[in-house]
Order: sequence, then C-alpha cells, then structure tokens
Amino acid sequence: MARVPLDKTDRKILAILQTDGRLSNQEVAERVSLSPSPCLRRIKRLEESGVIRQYVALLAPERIGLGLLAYVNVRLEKHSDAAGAAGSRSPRGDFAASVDHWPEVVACYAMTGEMDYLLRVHVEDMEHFSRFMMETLLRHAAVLDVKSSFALQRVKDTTALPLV
Amino acid sequence: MARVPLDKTDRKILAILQTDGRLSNQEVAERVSLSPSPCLRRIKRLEESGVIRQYVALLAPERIGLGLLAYVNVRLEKHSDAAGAAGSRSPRGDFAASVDHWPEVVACYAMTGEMDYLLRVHVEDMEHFSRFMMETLLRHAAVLDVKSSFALQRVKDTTALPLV
DNA sequence: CGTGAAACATTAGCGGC
DNA sequence: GCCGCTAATGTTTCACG
Repeated sequence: MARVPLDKTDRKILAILQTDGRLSNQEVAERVSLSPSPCLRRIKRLEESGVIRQYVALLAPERIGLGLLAYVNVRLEKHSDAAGAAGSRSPRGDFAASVDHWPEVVACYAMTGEMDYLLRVHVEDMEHFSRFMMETLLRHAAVLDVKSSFALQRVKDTTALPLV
Repeated sequence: MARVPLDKTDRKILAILQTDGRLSNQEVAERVSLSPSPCLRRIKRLEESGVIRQYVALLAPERIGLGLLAYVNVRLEKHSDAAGAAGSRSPRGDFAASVDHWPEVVACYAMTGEMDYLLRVHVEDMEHFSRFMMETLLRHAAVLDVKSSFALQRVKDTTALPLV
C-alpha cells in the first residue's frame, strides 16, 4: 500500500516496460546497461512489491467492432451508507457489484461533484449504447440519473504513468 | 482501420492476452487446446492486423507516489477550425499538441456536450494538481474554462475490452 | 553485480488432413 | 485453408564467484 522507493535504473526499466511489456529480459538489460541477472532481479522486485501490477495486451477497439466510446456520469438514489454491514444491500454496494459484471463498462470511479460515478463504456454503435442504457444501466434500481458524453476524437490515451 | 474477423479461438486468445500479456506462447497454446505453432501464427496475425496494438506493463499509481486521480473537463476558446492548413496554429491543434507533452495527462478525448475535452490526470497530491493547473493547463492560451472532479474510489478499471 | 549451464520457449520449414 | 511435428536458435533462470 505504501510507496516503493525507485532508483534511476528502476525508473528506466519501468519506462521501458510501460511501453513494451513483452521485451525480453535480455533486451531490457541491454537498454539499461545491466547484465540479464540483476535486471531480472529488479523486475521481480518491482512485480513482487506491487509496482508492476499486471502485464496486458492492449487491443484496438475499432478493429474488434467497438466503434463508440462513451463517458457516463451516474447519480444514485439517496446514498445511505459508506460501508454497510454484510448483506446490507446498499445502493452503492449493489451498483459497484453490478458494474463489475457489465463488460461494456471498462472503468468506474466514485467521484467528487454532482454525480456519484463516472463510467467509461465501450460499445459497437449508438444502437448498442441505447440497448445498454435501456436494458441494463437504467434498469438498475439504484440509478437515479445519468448524463452521457461521447468521444469524438482520441487525442491521447496511454497506460503509461508519469514516473515522478 | 476496418474490423478484423475473429473466430472463437481468436477470441479466446485475446481474452487470455488481455489478462496476462506475458504468458508464453506455449502456455497460451495449451489453454486454447492448440499446439504452439498454429497458436503463434494466430497471435502474429492478430498483431499484424492491428487487433493487438501493444503489450504493456500496468503500474500501481499509489506505489509510485501518484495518490490523486482527476478528471478535468476543458472548454477552449472559439473553435474556429476542424482541420486547419499546415502551420495554422488553431486552438484545437495547439491544445492537442500540448497535451501530448504533459505526462500527468494520460488520456484526452474530444467530447460531445458542453465541454470540448475530457482529460484524465494522475498527480501526487492536491498540491501537485494545483501546480499543474496554475502553471500548465490554465496558462495555455486556448483554454477558456475547466471543471475538475476527483476520484474517491476505484470501483473498476481494466484495459480488457469486451469481445463482441 | 556478473558468469555459466540447464531448462525452457520461439520460430521456420515441411508434410498431412 | 488450417493444424501439428521437428529441430535449430534464442531466452530465462538460478547457484555460485
């Protein structure tokens, strides 16, 4: 949970793996001017300390038929609880659990401001979005109000975090 | 740019690599009940057709000192152009180019609705955010107005797209 | 941190369904 | 067309200096 201290070499390694997560350890070692074994030890340390959370392949949405990206702000009914007792069936807990099962929703954060949640939603087209709204999101008992915006153009979208 | 047709095995492979992008080809092959060579041929095809765009390591923001996540809506001054001539210095073009250089901004989309852009911004804390706003974002000549919200809780955040 | 060696993975060519 | 075998080459990984 705490911050992990990183030296210059660690940061170099992270910068490389944030850009190309499938480079061989040998290749990484070469780029940071280390031999393979200390480089691997560092990478293992970064994995075990939780700095590197996961390795993934990123797909191109438009190549798999996901032509529309929406951000949806959601307001829930009276938020009665923050951390209800087990089995408490709070609106917020219910909503969070549901979101997990909706594959169109790739991100969901509880936010400050007027609305309670911000969702990022990938769908094929407006018809698919409409179906998702009518048959899934708006049917959820806890949902009071939603406001949607649609992406017109991607200017930037990276998973690479700034290394401070 | 067009959609790539995927059969059931392709989708299985993508589901696996979206979750663990560093699995060996052998391991993937085993999980989809194929021998290594046809499996590798499929993965190569998915890479070359642009379905798999990139492999990356995902880092935990809180482990590297990025304790605050903000979404910032930005409105620009009068949008005069959509695709200006070379060297036209339009507000939108200028803004997009700047965003690319700001490492705190990991995502930026032009959006429908009142505001022109939605930014996702990772910073250390409120002080860092404040500095980013005062010294960077609000100093940009094209920026007219901003509205920020802050993440209170991550409910879900995945890079795995739904495979339709 | 680096070396070296065993275990393991990748990849291209070829034949078969 | 797509699958699977084989064999050469390259990579990972760990005990040890």
